[in-house]
Amino acid sequence: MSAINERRERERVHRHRLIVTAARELAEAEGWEAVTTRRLAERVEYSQPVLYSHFDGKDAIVTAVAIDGFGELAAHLRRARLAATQSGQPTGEPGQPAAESDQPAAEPGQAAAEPGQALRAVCRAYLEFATERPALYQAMFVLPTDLKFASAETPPPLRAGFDEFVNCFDPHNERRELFAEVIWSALHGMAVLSDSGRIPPAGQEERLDFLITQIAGTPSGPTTP
Amino acid sequence: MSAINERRERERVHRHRLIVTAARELAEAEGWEAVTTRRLAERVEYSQPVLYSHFDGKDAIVTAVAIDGFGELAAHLRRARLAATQSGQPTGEPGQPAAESDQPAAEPGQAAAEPGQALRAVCRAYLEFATERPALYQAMFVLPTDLKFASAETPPPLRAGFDEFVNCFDPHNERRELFAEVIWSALHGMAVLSDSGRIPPAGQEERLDFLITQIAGTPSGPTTP
DNA sequence: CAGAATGTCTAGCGCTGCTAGGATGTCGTC
DNA sequence: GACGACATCCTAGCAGCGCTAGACATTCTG
Repeated sequence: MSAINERRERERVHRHRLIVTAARELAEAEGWEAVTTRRLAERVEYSQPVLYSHFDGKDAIVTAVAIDGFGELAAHLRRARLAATQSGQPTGEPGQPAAESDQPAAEPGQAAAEPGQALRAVCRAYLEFATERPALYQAMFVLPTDLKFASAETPPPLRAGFDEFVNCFDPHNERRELFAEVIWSALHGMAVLSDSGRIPPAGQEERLDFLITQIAGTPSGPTTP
Repeated sequence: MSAINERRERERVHRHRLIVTAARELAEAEGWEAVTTRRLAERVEYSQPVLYSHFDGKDAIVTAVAIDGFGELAAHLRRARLAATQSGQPTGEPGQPAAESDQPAAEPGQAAAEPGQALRAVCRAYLEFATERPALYQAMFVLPTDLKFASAETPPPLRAGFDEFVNCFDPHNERRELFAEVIWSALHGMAVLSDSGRIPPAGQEERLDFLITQIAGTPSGPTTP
């Protein structure tokens, strides 16, 4: 009643992970339309119905991949923001992240070394995330989902990711949630239009630069109350 | 060899339109996942294979719907921009459009009555279009397509719609194409995230206002060279 | 060791996009 | 007016999809 069942439970959890990562890999390699229950089952070396003993259906598998993604995105953005606020370096990839904290949205909005610098770093990190893992990004933000976004049942990692944008603005700024929504929308638009070839992927850096300049540089920029 | 064949050709064209509008109506009523070749065939009162004598496949039907949409969007944006540049009224719907010209991108960038007013009108019209015809909008900008966007084979109505954004900026502004891309991306992000419930649809107006203020109000706004 | 319970698989349902092949009707020509 | 040629359209069916019922095997319980 105990040791054996524990082993079984462990194996079950392991297989659960196996399914999720297999789905993700398959999607990343060949796109979500190639992710069928049959191919997925073959890949994890079980029969089809096993999938349904772990998930309510294919959509639930996609959702599980998406939730993984939310956690990774939040961590990615957080690293970028902290690196930008601590050192003064304006650009790109932090070498080793200083903190990898689990509690999502701590130390809100400590003033950036230079106005808009944190925002720029977070935005860049967001686009980087979207372009480097297009299928994962699609699962999170494009494919139809029944995940609640701006509500009480919002998964914490999702809220945490959003808060990374919010925290780029002055905590006294009452409209910073609104700002974050607009920034996020713009980044999402750029990411998805570029991914589907609707705007030239080449200009992404320039577009980002313009966006940040406009948002950060003026009347109600990140550090203005 | 003539009159009868002409009639046949007319009927064929008519049926072509019938299929496209049926697909669009069905999608608008029940979403694109409800648009199957069988249901579509039933709706136009022909058998399934007839669809394939008009289109290369289901994707081609969606594309046809999208192309219709591009034309309508361009006209919609154009009306909004002209109404805003001629009268000085800042808000909403023009009563009767003055011109419905076919040549897409005429009279570029005549100065707005007030800086950013044309831009605001066009942006508002864009979001209006997207929210009132969500399925059509999806066909145009969300569903996978093999339409060429920023290239030589870009369908003229599509280019025309984009130019409505470009023309909101000063013609001497070398970066106005870039600005238009960013504006468009932001609007697209807002439209699609709101439609899929990922940001609250209620705040759309406020977000738009913030976006316009930031883009139009500063360093490289619409009327600045 | 018998019986219950659990886990997994085979087989199949109704649906999808798409197509081959035969039936039907219309055409130009004798 | 009859006839072969042609175009048009439909019935029937294929392979693949998400998903599930029921048989089978294995393992645990008394």
